[in-house]
Amino acid sequence: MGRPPKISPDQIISAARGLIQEHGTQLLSVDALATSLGVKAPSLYKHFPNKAAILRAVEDSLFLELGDVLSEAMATTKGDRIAAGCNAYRQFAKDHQRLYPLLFTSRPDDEEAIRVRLTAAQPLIKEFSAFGETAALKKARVITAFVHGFVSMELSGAFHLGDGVEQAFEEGVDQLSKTLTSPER
Amino acid sequence: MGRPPKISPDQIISAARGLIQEHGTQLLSVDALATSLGVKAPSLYKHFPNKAAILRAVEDSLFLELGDVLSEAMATTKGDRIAAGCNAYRQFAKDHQRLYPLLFTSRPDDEEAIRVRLTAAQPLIKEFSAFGETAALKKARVITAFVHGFVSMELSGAFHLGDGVEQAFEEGVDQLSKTLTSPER
DNA sequence: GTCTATAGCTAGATAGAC
DNA sequence: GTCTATCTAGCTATAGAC
Repeated sequence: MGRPPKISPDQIISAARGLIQEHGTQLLSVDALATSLGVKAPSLYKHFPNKAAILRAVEDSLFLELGDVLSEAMATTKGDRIAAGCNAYRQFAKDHQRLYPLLFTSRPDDEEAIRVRLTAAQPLIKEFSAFGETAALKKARVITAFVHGFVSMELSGAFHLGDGVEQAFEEGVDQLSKTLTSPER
Repeated sequence: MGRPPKISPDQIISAARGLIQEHGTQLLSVDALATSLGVKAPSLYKHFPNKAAILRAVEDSLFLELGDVLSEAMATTKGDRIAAGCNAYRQFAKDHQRLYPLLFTSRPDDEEAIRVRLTAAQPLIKEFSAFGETAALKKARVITAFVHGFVSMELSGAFHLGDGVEQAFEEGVDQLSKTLTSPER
């Protein structure tokens, strides 16, 4: 009869997220992760087959949370829902500076990975659904590309001059939101 | 009297670029780099203090090349210079799939790093100079964010559904180029 | 400036007892 | 399911001869 489990997969994912957010993905070792959970490294291999699987689970949990954050923000705003979604996305990225890049490093390699990503994007695609499925996807891609690109540059320090960063974000969101929601030419 | 040098810093950078583009940054080891140049690992330390310095030099060389590509494309086009720059940027990223992410991973940490980045962005900023320095910078940030975000998502496989990716890029570039070049409200 | 040799470290993962 | 112990593998970087 085995011992009662001291840790669960969810606890492992949560602890991994904490360590990555604190020290960066590069510095996450299986040993450090186990120690932070009060357990030895080999124990983790009873819950995940290897380190890659843990990182993958972290990735999925991030996409799920992002989807929730977006749909919540867009559902509750009294103003422009697109802008609300963009602002929430940016805030999510800033709240998860070191975790955020994980969302765009590994290529989705199975059906489940694609499903998770699509679910996260759903609130935005739905916003454009009046234009038809193809156009909605296209519009969602355009606005997502801008917002992701902006926060990606922001987080990596590409906007080194500082001044005017807020205005640039607002202008981009404003103009894209405006042109994307107006009827097709 | 020492032996004649078999390798130069430029050769090291070039070889490093080749290996990264082939196998990815993670798999670039000092030993593999040296071997590909026909020397032993310790020799590289006569040209660069450590591995980080080599990667930094690779990064700088990429920014320089990107700046050249942009200014060349924008200078020679007969159509929309903004669109030409965006297309050239995207092509550059596709031609350097594994190298491109390097441009947005490390934070610029000294004056030279910032200078290199600003130089690469100059062709685009210049395009908006008629609006004044502040507005030009803002507009350049908006269009760069979109293009970077788009290719970043493209390279990471975020557009898994495939169809309509070209149209999404064209639409984004088209609409941003149009609104950014029209007079401020 | 290149070489041989090696230090010194860190990492992911497994075997087998309990 | 957790533990101790260990394996294997890889890496950056340095010392010192030529």
